[in-house]
Amino acid sequence: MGNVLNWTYFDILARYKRMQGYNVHFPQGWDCHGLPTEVEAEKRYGVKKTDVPPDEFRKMCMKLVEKYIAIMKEAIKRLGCSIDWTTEYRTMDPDYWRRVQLSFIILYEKGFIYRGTHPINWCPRCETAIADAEVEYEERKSTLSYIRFPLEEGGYLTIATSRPELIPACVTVAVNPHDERYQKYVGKKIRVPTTNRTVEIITDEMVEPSFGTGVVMICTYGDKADVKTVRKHGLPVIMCIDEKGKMTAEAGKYAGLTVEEARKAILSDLEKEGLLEKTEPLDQEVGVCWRCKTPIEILEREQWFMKTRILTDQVEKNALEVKWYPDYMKHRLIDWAKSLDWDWVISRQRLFATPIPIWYCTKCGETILAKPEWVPIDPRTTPPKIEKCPKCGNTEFKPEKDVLDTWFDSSLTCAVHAGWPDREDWRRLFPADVHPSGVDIIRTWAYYLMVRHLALFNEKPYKSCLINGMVLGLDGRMMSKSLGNYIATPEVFNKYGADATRQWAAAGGATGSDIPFRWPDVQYGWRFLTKLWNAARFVSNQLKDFEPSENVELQLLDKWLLTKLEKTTAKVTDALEKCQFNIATEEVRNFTWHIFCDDYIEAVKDRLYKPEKYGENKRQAAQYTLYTTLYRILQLLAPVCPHITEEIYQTLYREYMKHPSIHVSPWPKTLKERIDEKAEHDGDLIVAVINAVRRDKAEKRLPLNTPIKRLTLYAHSEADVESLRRGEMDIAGTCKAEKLEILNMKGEGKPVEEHEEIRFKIEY
RNA sequence: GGGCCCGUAGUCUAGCGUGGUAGGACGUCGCCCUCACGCGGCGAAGGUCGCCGGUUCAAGUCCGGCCGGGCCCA
Repeated sequence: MGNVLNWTYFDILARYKRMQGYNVHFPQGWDCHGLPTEVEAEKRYGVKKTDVPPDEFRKMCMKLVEKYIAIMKEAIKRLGCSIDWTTEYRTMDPDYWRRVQLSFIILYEKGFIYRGTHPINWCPRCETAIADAEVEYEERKSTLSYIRFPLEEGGYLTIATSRPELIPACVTVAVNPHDERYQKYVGKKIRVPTTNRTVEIITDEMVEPSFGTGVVMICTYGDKADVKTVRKHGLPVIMCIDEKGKMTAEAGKYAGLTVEEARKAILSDLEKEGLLEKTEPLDQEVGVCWRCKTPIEILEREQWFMKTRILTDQVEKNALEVKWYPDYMKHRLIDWAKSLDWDWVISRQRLFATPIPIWYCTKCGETILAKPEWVPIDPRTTPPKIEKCPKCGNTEFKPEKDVLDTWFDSSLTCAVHAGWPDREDWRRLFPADVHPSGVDIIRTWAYYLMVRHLALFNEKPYKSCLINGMVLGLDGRMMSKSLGNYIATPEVFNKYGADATRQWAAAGGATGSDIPFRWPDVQYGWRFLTKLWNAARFVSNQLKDFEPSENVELQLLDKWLLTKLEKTTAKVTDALEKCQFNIATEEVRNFTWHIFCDDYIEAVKDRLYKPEKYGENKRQAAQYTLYTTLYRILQLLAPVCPHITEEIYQTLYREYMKHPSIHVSPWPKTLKERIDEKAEHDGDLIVAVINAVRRDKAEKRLPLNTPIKRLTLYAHSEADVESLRRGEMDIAGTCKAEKLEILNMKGEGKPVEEHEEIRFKIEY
C-alpha cells in the first residue's frame, strides 16, 4: 500500500499537468541491485552467496527481482498510473550500469572518488561495508561490566564497558578533563587486561563523568565516538575483530572466537583474575544492519569512497532552492548532510551489483581505470583493454572484486531519465521538475541524487521534491510484513477498485504526513463513486433531448450552482498547485455530493419533469447547467479517479467535446464572468429555505414528497423578500407547495437555519 | 542527549503560515420505499480543540513552559 500512496501522488500530478497542456515525461525504472535482494535470495534458495558460483547467484537474484517487478507492475497498471512504458528500464540492465560506470569514471577523473583505509560500518553477517544511511539503531538489552585496569604504579582504575570483547583493542583510557576525581591519574600508565600493553590515561570532553565510573576505555572501534577520539589524539588502531565477526590474532588467546564467545571468555578470565568488579543491566541503542538487524562493527578496511562532505555547503544551498512539498521536509536533507562525519563508502563486498570498472597491475599495483568507451564492463570476467601496465609494463592485471553500493545506481536516475549521456538534448529534461520520494529515503535517495549530480554536472538534479509519508497499518504502526499489520494491495483493489483506493491515498491525510490505512476511507471513496455514477445516470436521462448550446436563459439556481462550480474549480486548482491532494479531493467530493446532488439536482427536478408548467426554455437552462457542471466535475476529478471519469466522459461527452480522452481535455480555467455573487447569495437563501421545509417534514415523520397546501415565508427585510421572490418557483416546486406566500413582515413560525431573520409556516 | 512532527466528539481526521460562532468521515440512534442513487435521503446525540501560563477586544490557531505519542538522528 506504500507504493499505492506514492504512485497515486505522482500520477495525480502527472495527469493534472498533462491536462494543463504539458508534455509530461513519466518514466518507470526498477531499482534491482543490492543487499535486500541478496539477503532475500539467500533465504529463498537456502544458500550463502559463497556456496554457489557468482554467476549462478546473480541469476538467482535476477529471477527474484523479475518476480517482484511482475507483481509491482501489475499493481501499478491496475492503479492506472499513466506511465510512459516505453521508458521502462532495470538498473541491472547492462545499459543502465554502463551509465553508472561512466559516471564513476568521470567522478574518478574529477577527483571525487578515492580508495582509502578509513573506519566504515560493517555488517559481519552480510560481510560487507554499509553506509551510514544503512545503519539503524535499535534498543537492546545489554550488560555494563565494571573492569579493573591495574595502574603501573600500583592500584587500579575501574572502567565501565558494554563491550569487554574489545579490551584487546583498547588504545587508551580516558576521563573528563573537569572530573576532579581522576585528575591525578592523567598522563599515568595503565595496563590493559588480557594484553601485555600499557596505555596512557588521557582527558577528553566527550567522556560523560556520570556514565559508569567516569572512566572509559577507547577501543578501535567500539562506536563512532571512539573513531573521533582516536583521530583527535592520533592514537594507534588495533583491529581485533575481522570481517566475519571473529576475533583476530590481535586478540591473542581469544583469536578465532566469535564476538559473543570472546565476550564470555574474557569476562570469565577477568573474574578469575579478580578484575571484574560487577555487572549491571544496560539499555543501549545498538547500530544494526538495516537488512538483517545484525549489530554492526566499525572496522578499518580499504574501500572506495566518494567525497561527499566537501559538497555539504552546496547541498544546503541547492536544497534551499528546491521547492519541497511539504516545505519542512527540506530540513531532513540539510540536517542529514550536515551531520555526516564520513565520506560515502561506495564499495560493497557483494555480488549482485554494478561492478567497479577498475583493475590493478599485479606487479606494481597501479590502478587501471576503464576508458569511457569500454563500459559496460565487468572486470571480474574481462581484462582491461590495454596490452601492458602504463607504469611498469607488466601484462597481468587483477580485477577489483568489490562492487558498487546500490545507491550509486539509483542516485543517477535524474540524469538517466533525461537521456544522459546519449541524448544531446538531455538538459531539456534536466533538472527534473519533480522528484518523488518517501520520507524514509530523503537521507538516501534525495541526498545521494543531490551530491551525485552536483559532483557530476554542478547542478541540482530536481527542482521540486514531493514527499509521501509512510502507510500505517490498522494498529497505527508503520505497515510492514514483519509487524503483521500488512494489507496486500490486490485485496483492496479486488474489494473496491482502483479509483476508490486512489481516493484513500489522495485524501487520507496531508501530503507528507503518514497515512493510516483505513477500510472506511476506501469504502467512502467507493460510495462516492456510486453516487457520482448515479448522478451521471440522472444527467444522462435528462439530456436525451438536449443539444449543447450556450444560448440558454439561466435561472437563479443555475447561476448559483455555476458560481459555486467556478469557486470550487479555483480551490481545486489552487490545492493541486500546492500538491494538497487531500484538499483537492475533498473539495470535488463535497461539491459533487452535497451542492450538486443534494441541493441542485433536488431543486431542479420539478423544472426538468414539468416543462409544460415552467416552459421549455427553463428546462433547457437546467439541462445546460447539469451538462456543464458534470463535465467540470469529471475534469476536476480526473487526476484522482481516472477510470470512472473517463468512462462517463466517453459515454456522455466524447461526441461533443471531441477530446479523445478526459485526460487530455484542457484543465478548466476559472471563468470569472460566470461568478455571480448576487445569485450565490440568493441561491444560498433559497436552498436554506428548501432544506428547512424538508427538515420540517422529517420532524413530522412525513414523506418528503408530501404536498403542502400553503407555505408562508416571512422576511422583514425588503432585500430578503426580493431574493426569495426570485426563487419562488424553485421553492414551491421542490417543496410541493400548492401555494406559496412571501410576506414582507416580521417573522412568525419557525426560523430558517442560518437565516434566523427568515421564518416560515406550513399548512399541510 | 539533539532535531522534526503530532495531541481536535467512541475512532480517524480537516482547520493552525494571513487569530473572529470547530468542518468532515466512520460508528451510534431516530425517521423517510421522494420516479439517479436504501451502495440513498433527512435528522439527532456526542467536543473544557493534551495541560498551564502569556499576548489580544478575541486563541484550536500566535508566544513560552510542561505532559503524552511518533519519526529521524546521536
